[in-house]
Amino acid sequence: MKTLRDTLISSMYTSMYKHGYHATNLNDVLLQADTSKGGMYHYFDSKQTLALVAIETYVGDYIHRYWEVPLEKSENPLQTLIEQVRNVAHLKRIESFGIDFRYGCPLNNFIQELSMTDETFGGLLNALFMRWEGAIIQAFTRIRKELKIDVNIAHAASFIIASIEGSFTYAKVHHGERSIQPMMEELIVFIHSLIR
Amino acid sequence: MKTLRDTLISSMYTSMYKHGYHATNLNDVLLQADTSKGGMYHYFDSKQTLALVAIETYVGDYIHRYWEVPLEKSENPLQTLIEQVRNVAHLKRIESFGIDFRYGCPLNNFIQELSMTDETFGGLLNALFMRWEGAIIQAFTRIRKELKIDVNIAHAASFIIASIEGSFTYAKVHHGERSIQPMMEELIVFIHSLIR
DNA sequence: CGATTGACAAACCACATAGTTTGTGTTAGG
DNA sequence: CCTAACACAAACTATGTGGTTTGTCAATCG
Repeated sequence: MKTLRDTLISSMYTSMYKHGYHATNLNDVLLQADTSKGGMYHYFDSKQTLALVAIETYVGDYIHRYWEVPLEKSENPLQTLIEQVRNVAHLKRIESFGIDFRYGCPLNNFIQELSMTDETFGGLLNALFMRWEGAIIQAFTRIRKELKIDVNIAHAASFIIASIEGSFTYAKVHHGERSIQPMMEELIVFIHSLIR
Repeated sequence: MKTLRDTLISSMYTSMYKHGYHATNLNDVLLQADTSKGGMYHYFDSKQTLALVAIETYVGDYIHRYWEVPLEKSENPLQTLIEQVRNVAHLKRIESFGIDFRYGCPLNNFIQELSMTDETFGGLLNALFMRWEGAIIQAFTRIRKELKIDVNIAHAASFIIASIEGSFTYAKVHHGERSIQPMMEELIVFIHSLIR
């Protein structure tokens, strides 16, 4: 059963994702959650706290379920990595995260808006980002022997993540009219070039 | 001589770049430009108009000077492209654009915040983005014969731009503590892989 | 030399919005 | 059954902020 607390988190996440944190009107969030100021301030002590919980819940869950778990459990990390990269291009299907290419990647959006402005947000976003990066680094480490000798795992991992994030920006500026699939395929070409 | 109009544009650009459009306090901009409301509304009819002019002026100028002109004039577009990509990692030096890796790429920031929210901003940003992309596509077209047959120029160009933008995001989330240079080198590896 | 216009300054205003306070019905515990 | 804590609703408030209006001083023009 979905509690009011969950509904508030969900509404805040959706609004933040689409309009950004500053442009998010708290009253709209409350309206969408079919509650009032009192309802919200009963569970959270500020708009910011609610936003922090929303980010951690949704983005954290995504990283966990779509990167950390699959890569850790996989017997063939390279293939899983490529699968997940390809999956990114089909994120439309993942209803639970409400991804819409027109609005970009949630993590990317939040970083852009809040990373430098607010220390609390910055810390959380940095931590989430490093978890994602860490999952890829770990996957590469496990298949170290299959990689070319001069491959720098950390640099490769950061480049992969940067490319994914950048592709979302690309889709966003084109209002979702252009798919990110071709770019993900280019990225897969890059990943293949790392193998002996 | 720098007119008040120029000073206003400059102040608005700097503030928007660092804090975003919504978080930019008009009064702060006026304070930094050492003028008042009257001064600004004498030259611009709204905060948005000033912001649009600021974006077009600074970002447009950057794209023109660092991508369009060098690539068009170059006798060796591939080498110039690589040079410019490498240049991105050293943008600190370009004082006139005030690039600071902690704050990310201006174009990227503006796209993230405004592309979907506001149609006027979206149109301008899309146009600027496509000019940048167009410059790279044109460069590749000129050296079509040197590229592998199965290279899709448009996809390659979009991937290059996406990677650059994503790298800025990467630097931003790390508060500028990590350079984007390694990622640019990875990107150059990718570009080299396009050649026969 | 008077009048008009341009280039601003400074005070003012309307409004949106995050946060507070007070109120109310419902449930749980003694 | 009575009371107290909980889970909210709804009205209120303080304030930041974009935008307007009025005022002023200097240059220009007839």
